[in-house]
Amino acid sequence: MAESNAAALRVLVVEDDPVTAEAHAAYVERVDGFHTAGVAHTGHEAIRMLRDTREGRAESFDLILLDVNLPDTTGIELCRSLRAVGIEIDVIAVTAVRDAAVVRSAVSLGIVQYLIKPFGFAAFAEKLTAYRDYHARVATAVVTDQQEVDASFAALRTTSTADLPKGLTRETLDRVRAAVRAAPAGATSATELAAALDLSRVTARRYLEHLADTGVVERASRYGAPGRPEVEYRPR
Amino acid sequence: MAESNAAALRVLVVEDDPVTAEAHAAYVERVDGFHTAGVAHTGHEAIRMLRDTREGRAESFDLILLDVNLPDTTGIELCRSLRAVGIEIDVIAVTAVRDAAVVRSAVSLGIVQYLIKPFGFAAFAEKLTAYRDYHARVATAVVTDQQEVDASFAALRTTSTADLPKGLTRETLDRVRAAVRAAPAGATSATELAAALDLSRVTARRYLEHLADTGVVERASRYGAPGRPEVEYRPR
DNA sequence: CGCGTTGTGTTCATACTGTTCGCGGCACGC
DNA sequence: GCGTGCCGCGAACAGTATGAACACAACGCG
Repeated sequence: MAESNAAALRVLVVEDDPVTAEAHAAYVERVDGFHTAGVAHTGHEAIRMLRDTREGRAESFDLILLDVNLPDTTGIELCRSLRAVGIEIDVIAVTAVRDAAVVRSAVSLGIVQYLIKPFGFAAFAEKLTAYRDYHARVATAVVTDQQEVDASFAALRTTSTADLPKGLTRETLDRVRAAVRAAPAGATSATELAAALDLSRVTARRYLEHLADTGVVERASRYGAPGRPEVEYRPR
Repeated sequence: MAESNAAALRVLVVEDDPVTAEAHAAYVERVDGFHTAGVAHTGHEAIRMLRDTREGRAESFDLILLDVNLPDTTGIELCRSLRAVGIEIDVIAVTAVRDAAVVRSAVSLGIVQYLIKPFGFAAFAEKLTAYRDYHARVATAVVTDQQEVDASFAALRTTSTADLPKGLTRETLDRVRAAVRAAPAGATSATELAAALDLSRVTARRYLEHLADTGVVERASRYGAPGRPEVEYRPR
């Protein structure tokens, strides 16, 4: 794909852990239309690379894949510094932090996507392709009307295309996940979940089993009562 | 509406033309959950008000309705100044400029919506309510997972209901919307809607699906009977 | 050690979903 | 007036998410 590489978007990976950085860089290469153009392991290094870029001393970047937790600063702080000096490069935030306040800050600093670690390649590719669509739109359009702007914004909206195994729906899966997380005792059996969600036990079991397979919940047994022991599912 | 005003989002209108500023302020008041908390006519004035706010000398704001063309600066420049000093207030850009580069800049500076002048109240209200949905989500959620984040972003990035994809008619869409809103149980399935409007199920589904994509209605599943569950659409 | 009891794991009928493709009507060009 | 192309709509067809029914497995108890 020489031609798609020629127009490929250049990505700067910013991530302190070398192994993770390498993994992210490899992920980037796997997504069509993207190319890892640099890796930085600290905030300072990232800033320096971007400054060099600006002054024509180095290749430039289209997008930063930015870890929020860095040894010398935070991604949020780094992003603020960039904006302050007028660098308008787009940013995808990558973080293990599950804090709504960080999300708010990130949005206000103009990050285009927000990825929560750990993530698989599917989730990663989804965010990048969404960004590519957005980029293509604003790059080509010279004059814009409200519809064009709306369409560009909509391109950044990801529709959670994470493919489910046959027989499962996203709708139901969401409900099941929510119910498991909100379980009073911290653990739920298939029978209990069925009652709570007004589903059949068979269906409840199907989804719980899927969540167990994908590592979202843990399986355990609950003894004590007469009869066969119950299998309980507990989030982790 | 005392109670809704108490929780209403406080908006700062920044617009040089006094007549337009007044019009925007009035628009804000008309949208449920919003309140015009201040008006500034220049960039300096806006900055001063926000600084006063920060130092506790004045009421604070949740959102700026920011005109891009100001007598003493541009909205983009103003926004950059805010970010530089760490003010994370959300911004809706309002402009007559139809330039993709400005849109890009605006996005990178974290503007949450982008409105092109001239606009009617419907377009205006759509953007504000979308922001309100986003705000409600990130304000309440303490812990977030990827899906929660995606949903929040999706709220900000709704496509306009005005533009129709190929295969849909304005007239039919209006009929469908009206029917969904007037649903007796509050929720309608594609089959029910088809019967009510004397359309085929296929067509009913096409329109409902469009409304779901644009965030006008919500999708849910209706279980209970044996057989595949029904998908029901519910206005929100 | 058999037996009741309780929940598990599976199979299969079922009704709704999602998609494909052809029809019919409308507007435009010749 | 008459093709001709386009486009929104619906009949028909697989596909599939669910629950009823059923056979079995694990435990307590006599």
